[in-house]
Parts: sequence; C-alpha cells; structure tokens
Amino acid sequence: MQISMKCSVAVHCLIFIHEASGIARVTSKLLAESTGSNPVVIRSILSALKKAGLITVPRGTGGAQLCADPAQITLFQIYSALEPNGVTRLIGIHPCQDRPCPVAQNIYKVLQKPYKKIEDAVQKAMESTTLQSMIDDFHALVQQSANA
Amino acid sequence: MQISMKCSVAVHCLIFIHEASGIARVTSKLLAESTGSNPVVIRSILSALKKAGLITVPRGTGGAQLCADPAQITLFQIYSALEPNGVTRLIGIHPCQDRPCPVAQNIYKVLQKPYKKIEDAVQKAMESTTLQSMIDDFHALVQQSANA
DNA sequence: AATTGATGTAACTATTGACATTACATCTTC
DNA sequence: GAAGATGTAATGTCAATAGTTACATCAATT
Repeated sequence: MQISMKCSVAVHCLIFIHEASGIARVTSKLLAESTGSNPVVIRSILSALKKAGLITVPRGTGGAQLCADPAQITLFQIYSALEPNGVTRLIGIHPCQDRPCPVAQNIYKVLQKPYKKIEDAVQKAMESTTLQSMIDDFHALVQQSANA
Repeated sequence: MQISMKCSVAVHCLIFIHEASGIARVTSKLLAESTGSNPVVIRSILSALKKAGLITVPRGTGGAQLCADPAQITLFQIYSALEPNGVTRLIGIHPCQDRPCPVAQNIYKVLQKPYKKIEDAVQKAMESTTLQSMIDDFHALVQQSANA
C-alpha cells in the first residue's frame, strides 16, 4: 500500500478551498470535477478533514472553508486525518513468530528498530511541509504560466 | 501499497543464510518453512537478491550464500533489489492534469517537492541500517532468550 | 410547506496488486 | 538416469482501493 491518492486529492481540495475563499461556494461536486474524482469520494475526504478540525463543511448548503491557518497545517496532519494508523501502515512484516526457527521468532523485533526509523523519517518529512508552502508554490507556478 | 512483506522476508532470508553459513545448505524449501512463505516466492526473492549481487544461488544444488560483507549491505540495497521503482512507488498522485482548473494543472508539480522530501527521508533511513546491525540485534535477542 | 440542491453514509461493484500455488523445463550431483 | 534443486510462466485467491448508486437528512429559496 502506498500513500494513497486520497492524500494528493486532499491537498488538491485544500488548495482549491483556499483559493476559492470569498469567490465561490466550494461543493463536493465542484471538487470532484477539478480532481477528476467522484463527489462521494470527495465527501468522505472532506469528512475526514473536518473531523481533524482543518475545515468546516456546512451541511445542506455546502461551501467548505478552511478553519485553520495554512501555515499551521502540515502535510502530516492532512495525511493523518485520512489514514487511521498513519505511517505505521506503510510497512508490513510477514507473520512467522510461531515457527520453530530462531530467526522466525526474532525477525519481528529485529525489524522494529529500522522500520521505526523509517516511520519517524516519513513523519518528520511530512511535518516539515505546510499547506502554506504548497500554496506559495502553487502561486509561483500559476505566475510562471501566466508569463509564458 | 506498502513496503511489502517481500522486504521483511528478504531480510529474514539474508539473516538465515548468514547464520547457516558453513552449517547447513540453505534451500528455498528450508527458507519457505522458516518464513512461513512459499518456495516459489522465496526463489523470486532470492533471484532479485542475486541480481543485485548480494548472494549467490548455485543452480541445481541450492545452498545460497552471501557474497558481500553484511556491514556493507544496507536495507536500502535490499529494498531496491526487490522493488523496481524503489521508493517512488510508495507515493501516488491522482491524475487530473487535463482538467481546465489551475489547481488541477499544477497539483502534480506542487506535490513533487514534498513527496521527493519524503522519498529522500525514507532512502536515508534505509541506508542507515545495515544487515550487520540487524544480525547483531538478532544475536542479542537470541542471547536474551537463552538467559531467560 | 414544497422544491431545490447540498451533505452524510451505507452498500455494492470493479479493479488492482500482493501473495500463494501449480506446473514444468533446466540444472547438478550421485 | 534418478533425485532434488533452481528458474519461471501461468493461474488462483484474497484484500485493499476507488468508483458508483441509492437514499436519508439538512438548509435556503420560492
């Protein structure tokens, strides 16, 4: 399993919501068209972001809005909102502890240290990226293509 | 997709091969029993490790052996041997570049920087773990349970 | 209050990928 | 040549992901 596309879609939605703020009412249908996804999929992602306290989604009328400072929202927060077990689920160890082999009985513990190192590295990398930095990059890219 | 169990099985095999060196002839059947996996799966893993120059597997007779210093074999080498696109495949971005929305057209580029950061972090974490360090941890664990 | 358009969810389907298994050709040693 | 091992293609199985349909609920407008 990978860092699912849900994560990239979520970032997409958050940037969209930020850019549309005060301009348009952002509905799941609109986001579905922009992301090439499905309104139901979008709603489930927005629901997760909502539970994490990153956005508000008024019921009935729609119109999602950020409810936190983009500079304070990290990629790790976004990812964690979507994936219950977070970084842990990125890694799998084959089950074999019941085997009569000493390697089999200890491989799990042997792998724990290096795998934890990887998880921590991923978390740190995600925490070092904020929504604001991605919005800034987005603006720079739009500016570039406007000049071309 | 995740760092597949192939990777943990591969480490399992390499430790097994190291420990059995000079004691027993390590066949895919033996490794399958120890890992709780299947001889064919083991053979495909050994084949990848062989191509990466980490082990030798004599045809016909079997008896895999390390052909590199465990202190020089990193987890990243092991993982890269198994997964063709390495760390890149850990991450997915939804396809939407053909959409008429500026966010859709730029989201791929916006995500490249943070995702590259994650990949680099994973690679570094993997490179900092050697087979030797895992073998050492394994020995310590065996020693512990012998004392208990 | 009826209509419209939106969200919140459950349920189902389709697809993909990982792993397991079968089968068989090939190779080495005895 | 027989036995046992590897190399590999082909198939089966299962879980996870994404897409879709359906419908209850809600808020604003008329």
